[in-house]
Amino acid sequence: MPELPEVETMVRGLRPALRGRLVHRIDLHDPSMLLGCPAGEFAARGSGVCVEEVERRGKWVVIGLADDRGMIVIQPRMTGGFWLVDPPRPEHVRATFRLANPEASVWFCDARRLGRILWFDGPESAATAIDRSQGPDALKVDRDDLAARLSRTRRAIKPTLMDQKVLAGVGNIYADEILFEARLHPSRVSAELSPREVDRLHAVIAPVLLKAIAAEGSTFDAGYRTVLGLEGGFLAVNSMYGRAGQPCKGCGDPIQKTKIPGLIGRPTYLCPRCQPSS
DNA sequence: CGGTTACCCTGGATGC
DNA sequence: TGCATCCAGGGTAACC
Repeated sequence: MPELPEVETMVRGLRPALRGRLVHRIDLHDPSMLLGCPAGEFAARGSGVCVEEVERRGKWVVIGLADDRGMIVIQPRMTGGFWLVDPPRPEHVRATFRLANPEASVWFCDARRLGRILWFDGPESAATAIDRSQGPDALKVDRDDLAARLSRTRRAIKPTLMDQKVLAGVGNIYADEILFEARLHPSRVSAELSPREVDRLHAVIAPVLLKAIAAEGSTFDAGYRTVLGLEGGFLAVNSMYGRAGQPCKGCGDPIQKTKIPGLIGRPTYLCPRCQPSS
């Protein structure tokens, strides 16, 4: 579920709760979600460690441990999330970080169990693995870097924006919002965008994501919540996702829900008038 | 190599 | 009500 704004909101909530704290123990309730460490060693490696930092890389949460004890990378993927308050569905808790002095718990929950918990021995091995699959962060990418990356592929622009190797952080909801703000059709060939269109695209990426962060992300149905269990407010103020049939904010024509080639299964919301395909 | 698809999972909504 | 079907915001391996 979570894209960059949701993970950034998670990290901002987790950081004050975890940074500098002693982890007495990590209980792993679903060993199949753990990679990079034998499940049998996880308890020992995760005991008596101090959390040095909590960061975000794209849609991933990176927890750095002090004294060279390693790095934990958590990929929430579709339905993963952290709770600082009692999770409403205890059966979905997959890992529990038990803190000491004072005692507290941080829960990682994931209904669909698609999330992953990766263990790395040190910052270097973690950085190598992360860099291999994560491009520049969508909040920080500079215009010419983005242009160069788009010029290298003839895929449609929407799947390109959602390719974490190209740009880290954008998923299905924010890709639609970004492409509408840039007035670009999601099926446009990435390498065929004009310099001015790349300017337009680059100019809207960070503002869209920052607006979503300010709203604490996007919540619908039983999905994402903040670490305090609150709903994100972005879908109350967004322009596209979930608004099929509603008037486009640009021209008033009805927003279309459709599928575009290159994105299996996922819906795309667009305004055919404001986002012409050529 | 670039691009596309299948698959991993489960809960909730929808439809008959 | 019960059951089947479809849908979902991600990531990666396998395939062509």
